[in-house]
Amino acid sequence: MQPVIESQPESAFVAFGLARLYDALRRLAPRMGLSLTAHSTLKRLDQLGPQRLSELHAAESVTQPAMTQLVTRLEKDGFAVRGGDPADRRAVLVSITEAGSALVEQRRVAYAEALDTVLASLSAPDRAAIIAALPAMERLVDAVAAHTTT
Amino acid sequence: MQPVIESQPESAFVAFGLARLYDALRRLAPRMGLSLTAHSTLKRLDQLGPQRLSELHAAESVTQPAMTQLVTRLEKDGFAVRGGDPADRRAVLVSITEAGSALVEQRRVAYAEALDTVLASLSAPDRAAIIAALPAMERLVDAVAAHTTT
DNA sequence: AAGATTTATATCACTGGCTTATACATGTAT
DNA sequence: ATACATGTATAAGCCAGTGATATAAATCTT
Repeated sequence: MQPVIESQPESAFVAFGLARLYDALRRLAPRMGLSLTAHSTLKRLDQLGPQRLSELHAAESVTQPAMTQLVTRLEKDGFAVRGGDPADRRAVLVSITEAGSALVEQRRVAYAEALDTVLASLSAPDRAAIIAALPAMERLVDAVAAHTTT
Repeated sequence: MQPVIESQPESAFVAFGLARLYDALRRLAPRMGLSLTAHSTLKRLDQLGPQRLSELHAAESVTQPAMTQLVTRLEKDGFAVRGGDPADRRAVLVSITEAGSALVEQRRVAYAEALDTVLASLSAPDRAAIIAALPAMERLVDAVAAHTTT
């Protein structure tokens, strides 16, 4: 029952729109039995290659024990493996497995298909507007990453 | 280690960009001690007024017991209240409280501020592109809602 | 109008995924 | 060599979800 925002006229409007977009995308995202963090971690491993457990925990904004446990679960499910770091014997290098990569790919396809259906129901100009904004949104994503890292 | 998408050239690209945007927005969203579902449910109650427990469970895509428990927690924390439906004495009408509305507003402001900081770091053309795409994204959100309801 | 069925919510037992606090092993510096 | 810092693991506990089931009210059937 709240009126629409008034403070920072322009960016608050953007925030409102993006918040709604976020909720919508959340509903659309295929779960496939894995948590948000699990998906995000697998995607990271898939894109960037083996990472230290401590890198992962910082990147995913969860505590270190949480990441230890997540990696244990991923390992149990066959989506990731622990390996030692020859350079530092304290460290653990986590790598994605074939099955893990396959899962990431599978989810991405499912997500793309779901979005495809939705996009198909939009008008051509709307699709064009969204596509035109993608590079800017890409930089928005980078800015968010930089902001949360800081 | 996956190559970039190849299948549906255009919409898959959009999907990829939106997926990244989604992850970024997820990191940026202020938690304030409530779960994603709790926030989403409160927002719904705030915007649409009192709802049945069963409406909420369907709308939020959680099981009915989960919504019963969530409402119990929200009630315990003073953010929502249960009320009977005079028309159907089996039903429970859940309403948001003053404190609940205040929390929703507070979070929205915090989210807007966080996004504001991030948006400020973008170039003016990038901001403009994102703003230009907002109406289209709004309709995308509606389309997602229609799609997931179906 | 009585009984059967459906609908709305609640309760129970369980699991997953997170937290903090702490332990332990390896690396680094003095 | 001793002390401190770093990387990971373990332990105990909480929150938030699940499926199975119970209970009460509404609806249908005859």
